[in-house]
Amino acid sequence: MPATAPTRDRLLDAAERLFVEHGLERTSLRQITGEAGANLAAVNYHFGSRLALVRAVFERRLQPMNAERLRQLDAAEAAAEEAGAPCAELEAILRAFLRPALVLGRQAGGRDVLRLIARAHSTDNPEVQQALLEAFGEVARRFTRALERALPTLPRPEVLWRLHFLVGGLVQTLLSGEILTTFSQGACDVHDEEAVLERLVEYGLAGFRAAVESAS
Amino acid sequence: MPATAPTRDRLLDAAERLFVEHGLERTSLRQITGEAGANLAAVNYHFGSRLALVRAVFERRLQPMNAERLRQLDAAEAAAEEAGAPCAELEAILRAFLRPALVLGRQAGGRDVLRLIARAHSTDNPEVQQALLEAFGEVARRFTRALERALPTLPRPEVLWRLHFLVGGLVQTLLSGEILTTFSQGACDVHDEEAVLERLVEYGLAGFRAAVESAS
DNA sequence: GTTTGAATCAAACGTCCGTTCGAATCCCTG
DNA sequence: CAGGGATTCGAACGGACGTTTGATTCAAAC
Repeated sequence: MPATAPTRDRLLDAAERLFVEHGLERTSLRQITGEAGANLAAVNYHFGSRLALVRAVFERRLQPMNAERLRQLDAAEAAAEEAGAPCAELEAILRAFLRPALVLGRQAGGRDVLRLIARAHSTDNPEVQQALLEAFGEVARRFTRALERALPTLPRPEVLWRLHFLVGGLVQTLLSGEILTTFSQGACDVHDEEAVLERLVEYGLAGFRAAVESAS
Repeated sequence: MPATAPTRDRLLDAAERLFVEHGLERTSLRQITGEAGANLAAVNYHFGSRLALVRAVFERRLQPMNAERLRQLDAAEAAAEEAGAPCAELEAILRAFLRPALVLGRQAGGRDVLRLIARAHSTDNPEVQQALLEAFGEVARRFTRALERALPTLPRPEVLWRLHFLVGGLVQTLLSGEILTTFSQGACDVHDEEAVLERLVEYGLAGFRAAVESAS
């Protein structure tokens, strides 16, 4: 099947697989085109440059993930309105944010795609950073607003700080989860997405509900 | 002064500065030796290879940071024993873990060194990963044990999960803090280490104290 | 003053990289 | 079947990289 798929798609698949396996910077166009069974020049023909291919690889995965996040947030807000609540529940918001990121791996080719996305979060490549900011801007705005409504007594900067920490826990899991599994001798299984989700929700819920101590 | 310092040290300083500014993989030996005012061959003479230089750059910063973490943990446990408590306080443990990482930047050359360390946390370079595991193994073990004692009712895997999430918040701050500052239009200042520390402690304390819901 | 070992140096080596180009091929349309 | 735009192809380009080498400098030891 992949042998008959359009060259453009085969390039995206091959690039994604190799990026996950070897890292963004240590994957060459020669490896990618080799794996895809395409000519070396194909990348520049179909995408224009190596960077454009990288962006296309991310777009293909980020767009559905963030769309699903917004869809679940919409659903949570609609359910709250129907129940007569003034805004969505905190827990529902956290789940709408976390779950699409954690379960993306199942429907996509391999679950390791998540690691690629997480890695991009912490890239030091300014071009990739810019692309991510564009991809995540709306999600950040929508969820910040929902959290502010759900926690009306929490000042806005505190909401942002805690969302920031939540993302940290998520990214850390997607990124260094193997280390945790190793270190715990298997007691913490990062591949059980449901278990990870419950723990992140639990931890994040408590963190968001914490009272503000300092006034600095 | 730097002009008269030993070549080996000038190489370490230059490499660190450039790694922070341009990233590990996009910094060449020619840039490093150029900045250090040394010959291109100097790196291979003094360190043996580029990778060995990278490891030396990290070692120089990680060793004092982790030593300070253990020292503060020792102090917290000694204080608890003196006060007749069975173990160190949860908050003291969290502070011993977080503070050395956050304030390292002040005493070191530039605070951006922290970003380099955090970046290494999420590297996809297997060689750098291995070096980090060695550097952080003892810290992880010591703090896990202290946390287990402070939270005797929390199962060990849950302790590990929450420490993992805590590290995530820390790394995320060191790494993508600028994005948070930008997004919050200055309301969240990631360069105020004391404020960051208080917020991380607050968030982490609540997370660690959360009750276990699921039994999976 | 000569020897010796460490340190520095210029130069080159071989390799891999992303990109470009013109020719060859394919496939659809007329 | 002929034509033509889209696609693929082999080949080469120029450049950057880490490493190696052999000569050179230099300061301390004898």
